[in-house]
Amino acid sequence: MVCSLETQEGSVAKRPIMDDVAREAGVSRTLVSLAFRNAPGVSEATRQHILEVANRIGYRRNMMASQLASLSTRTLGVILFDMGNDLTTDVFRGIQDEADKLDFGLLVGVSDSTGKRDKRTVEYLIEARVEAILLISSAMAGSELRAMSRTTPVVSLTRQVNGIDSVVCDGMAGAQLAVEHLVGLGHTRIDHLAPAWRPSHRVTGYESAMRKAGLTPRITEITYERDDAARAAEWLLKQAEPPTAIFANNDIAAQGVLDALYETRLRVPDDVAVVGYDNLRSSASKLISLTSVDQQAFRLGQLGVQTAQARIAHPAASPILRVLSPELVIRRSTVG
Amino acid sequence: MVCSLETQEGSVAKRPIMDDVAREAGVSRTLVSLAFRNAPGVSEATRQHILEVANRIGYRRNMMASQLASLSTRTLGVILFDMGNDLTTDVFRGIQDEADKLDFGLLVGVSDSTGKRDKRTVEYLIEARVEAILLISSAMAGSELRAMSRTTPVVSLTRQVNGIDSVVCDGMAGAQLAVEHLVGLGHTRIDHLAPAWRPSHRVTGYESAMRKAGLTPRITEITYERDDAARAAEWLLKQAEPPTAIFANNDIAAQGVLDALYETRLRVPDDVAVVGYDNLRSSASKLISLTSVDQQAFRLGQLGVQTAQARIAHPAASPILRVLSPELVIRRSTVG
DNA sequence: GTGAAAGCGCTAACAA
DNA sequence: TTGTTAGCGCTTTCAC
Repeated sequence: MVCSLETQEGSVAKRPIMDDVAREAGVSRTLVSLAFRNAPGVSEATRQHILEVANRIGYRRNMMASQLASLSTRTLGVILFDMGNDLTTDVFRGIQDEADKLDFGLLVGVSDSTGKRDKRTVEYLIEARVEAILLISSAMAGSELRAMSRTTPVVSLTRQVNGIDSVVCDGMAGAQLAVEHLVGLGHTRIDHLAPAWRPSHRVTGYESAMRKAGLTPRITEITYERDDAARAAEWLLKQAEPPTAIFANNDIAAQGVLDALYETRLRVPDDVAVVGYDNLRSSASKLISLTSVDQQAFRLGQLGVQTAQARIAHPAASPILRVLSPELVIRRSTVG
Repeated sequence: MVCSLETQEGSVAKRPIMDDVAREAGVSRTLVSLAFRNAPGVSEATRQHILEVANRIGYRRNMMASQLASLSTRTLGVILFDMGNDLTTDVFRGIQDEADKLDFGLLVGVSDSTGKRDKRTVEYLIEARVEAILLISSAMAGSELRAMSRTTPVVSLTRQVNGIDSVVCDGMAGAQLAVEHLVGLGHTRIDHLAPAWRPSHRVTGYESAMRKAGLTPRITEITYERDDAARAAEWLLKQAEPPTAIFANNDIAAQGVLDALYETRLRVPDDVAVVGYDNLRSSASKLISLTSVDQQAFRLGQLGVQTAQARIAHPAASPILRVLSPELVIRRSTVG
């Protein structure tokens, strides 16, 4: 016994530690440690006994201590930039699913789309020594991410970043699906609504599909605000040659367009057809019923974890890019 | 020097630790520690110098080590049971806001509504030694929560649990607001859709408001599925005395009701008025435009953190209950 | 402001 | 299986 005379018997009731379990169970502390890690070297009977005693006296392993001692956390950090978005949720579920399978813990950092919390959130995960950081739809600067990745592996999900492992869904193919669908329905004036700041695969896909169909691409810049898309749609519909179909860069925008069409008493899809992107759950509701491109979010999350694992195993390998194929979900906003 | 001859100069590039910063900056490790904690006892110039050196050599504090040594985490655990729900998001933002102010860290556990992850998530937070656990809209059994709270303080948000600190919005008042609004519009056959399993303040409020107006309460049990609410509404509308207004227990259900009304070609609000509860963002869209009861989610989150803090300071005090007042947001689903 | 010493609760390596 | 010995990287205390 080195230093155990000071055990407090009353008042504050300190949390039991491993030594307490060992003493109570009549075994060595080493054995308790092994038992809790499901490590070999403990007979099944002893393990059961230890766990039972531990449970009885209310022992809980101290994560900080064990991670510190083992010099490994086996934990992945996940940063949510738009918690509340279905896409984020689905991707996260995929991450959770795969992390369970591969026995990784998850540490969740919640940032927001303003970018104000980005730095703090990243710092937090690094201080917790996560082995890799997964970003769900981040808007962080590529340079910043590349800098980060020199210390801790970074995997970007849903958005491709040069020099950073990325798992994305093919935006070009998705946009092409959308356009081809509309072209197939006979539309010729198909406008695209897209945010400005990013060289976008979706925009490229839209343009190429339009050209391939012998049509003229017409792109209007919007922000990520639903109302902004609504205003843009209203404006478009007042032009000389108004669109007969609007393909919005994302479902929020598309729903904004539907709002505008509702206001202007135009019928969907007869007067104007609408296609979105992301296939949010709300887009499936009967009132909205928006045709949309699905990104396979769950699978994206799963692959993200696999990618992180690969990166952890081979820190110096060249950047990984995994691209999934999108799927068009057809609803009443295009087919009456 | 005790043991520093083994510093690896090549290959793997170990993460720098405090000693490295101290040596590089020409100060004691103690001082570095103080500097990083913004503790008194370091001149401003020295602090700057230390932080700068640390930054230069890429030092990051090890959270596990510091928490272990200091024997305190100053961290609150937050469990999300329905990430993706606006209500959850808003409550979380409130928690984040107040945690920042009070200088608490946040550790997020993500469970789901099935309850399968509940135990793991809680274990995780306890192993990380969070000082209290905040639950956002949990459906966990009260007995289980009371058991938990014997080890770690628990605060339940949006749902009142006996014997557990709870911060909620007055469900009875909310339901009364809804009913009074409908009564004021002249409705007399006002049906309520509510999930069965829980003695609910909303149901009580609905009943009492109905009785106060001299009307007969009519309650139909539903699940939390949107479609289930839709089916329930369809069924109700086929009855001998169909409702002229439906007050749903939550916005998802209310939106399901709107789906059903759309299908049956009934006009809203002329044929049937609809009121929901939670005021989700989607309910504000022009297409849906659902009148709904708002729970002050952000404020709820803030108060949750304050409550946790109070509980940590006084572990033995009797259970705290804080009740906020709801607000009715009137939209086109009741007022054409 | 400094430096030494002790220790947080655990894991790891090894001899018994 | 067991105990022992060493840390992990940090905070804390205290004499200087």
